[in-house]
Amino acid sequence: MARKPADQSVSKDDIIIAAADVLKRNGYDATTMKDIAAQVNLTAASLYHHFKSKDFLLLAVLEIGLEHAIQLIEQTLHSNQSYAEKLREMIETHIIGVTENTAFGAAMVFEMKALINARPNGDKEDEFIQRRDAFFARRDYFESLFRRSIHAGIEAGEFRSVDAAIVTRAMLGAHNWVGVWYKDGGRLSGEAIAAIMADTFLTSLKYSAED
Amino acid sequence: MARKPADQSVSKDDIIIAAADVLKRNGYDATTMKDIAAQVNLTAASLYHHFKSKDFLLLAVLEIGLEHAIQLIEQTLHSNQSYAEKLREMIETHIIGVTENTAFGAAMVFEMKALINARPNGDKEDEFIQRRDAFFARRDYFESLFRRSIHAGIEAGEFRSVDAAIVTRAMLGAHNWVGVWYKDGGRLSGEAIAAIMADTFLTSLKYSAED
DNA sequence: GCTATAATCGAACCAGCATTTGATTATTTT
DNA sequence: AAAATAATCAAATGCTGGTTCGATTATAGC
Repeated sequence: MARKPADQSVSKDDIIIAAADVLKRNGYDATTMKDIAAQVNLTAASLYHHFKSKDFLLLAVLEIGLEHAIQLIEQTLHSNQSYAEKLREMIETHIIGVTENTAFGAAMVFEMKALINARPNGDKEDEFIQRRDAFFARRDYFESLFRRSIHAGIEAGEFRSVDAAIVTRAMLGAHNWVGVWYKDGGRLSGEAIAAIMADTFLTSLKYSAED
Repeated sequence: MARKPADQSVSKDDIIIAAADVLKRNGYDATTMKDIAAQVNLTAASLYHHFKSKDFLLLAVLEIGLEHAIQLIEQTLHSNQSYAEKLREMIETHIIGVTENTAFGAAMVFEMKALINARPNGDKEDEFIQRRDAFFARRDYFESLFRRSIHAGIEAGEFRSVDAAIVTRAMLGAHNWVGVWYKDGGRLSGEAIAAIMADTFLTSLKYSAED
């Protein structure tokens, strides 16, 4: 080891956070390595000491964002509340997470295509594809947390019988979209938005008079 | 006029449709003018006879997609049904539209950033900005159709009192997202998906036992 | 103090791609 | 058939931006 990873030195995570930020503003292709580097007072060349390529950097951004979201949601699973209350907490947690970090939230929506399209050359290719597939698997897992939660609620008789897969995707679409339009300092706080949306979906899932 | 716009000649609309298709597969930046041209058996240079620049072509794609969607929705407004049934029709129409033309649907989600980021140079700048702003205005108008519909339903006492703006965005987020994950030949048809999602939101809006 | 190595930079490389230019071919109008 | 113009292309231009290379500087371990 050499050169302390403190002081003048920038950590991998610093770069990832900076990248997410620039990415949010400009999108993947419009973001240059120079832009990202400037954000942490480095030159573009220096970034290659930390990441194999721009693609790998994007992947790292998405991985961190997703793992953070997964971690938040997994925490809510341990509570002892009803399925309805648990789902409400999941939805609110997710949306608040998106509004608190729109950089990662927006990346999750917009940069997906860039990830799919990335074609690393030569030797790095294998590792990249492997990690990308792993990322998609995690993404599916994330979705499954919500789907299973709905399923469980149906089984337990708390929710009416719906197509859990579709309702899940409707929910996640709504959540992701928040990252696109949400602006800090708007009419409603992230918490307020989260509460309204959670209410929207829970009201839909609970048994109503008409049934 | 010269050179018939039939036969060997390609129409502006042909190019737009081709562009939407390539765009959907690759995303704006990864799509080259050559790619689009190839799709209609032209060279990249030829495209400049029909469009001032790549940015203008993207704009044309988005405009067409949006106007189509608006037109579909506006048709449903004239019906004489209850607000609930009207909204159901709007939702289903929109989602089916997205699934029937995922190219435009996905563009509406993914290429928005490219549009915002576009910086045309010199003379074309003014016209571009103007048209782009007009596009955003139309986009707001599209959103307002749903929002007003919800409002009207609340006023009429058909829907419970919700924050129409937020619920609208939840809905549109869900709809847009369909364009991202929907695959032809999947478990459910576009109609089926549309019905489930419409049901999800309408159930949420109608008065339920708990209230 | 050496030595290995981490972290960084400046400069160069090079490929891809939007766009321009100038010519060519087809089609319509008169 | 001549003139005007629409539609097209091949080739050249020029720039942007990812990536590589070699050198330099700082730090940790011995």
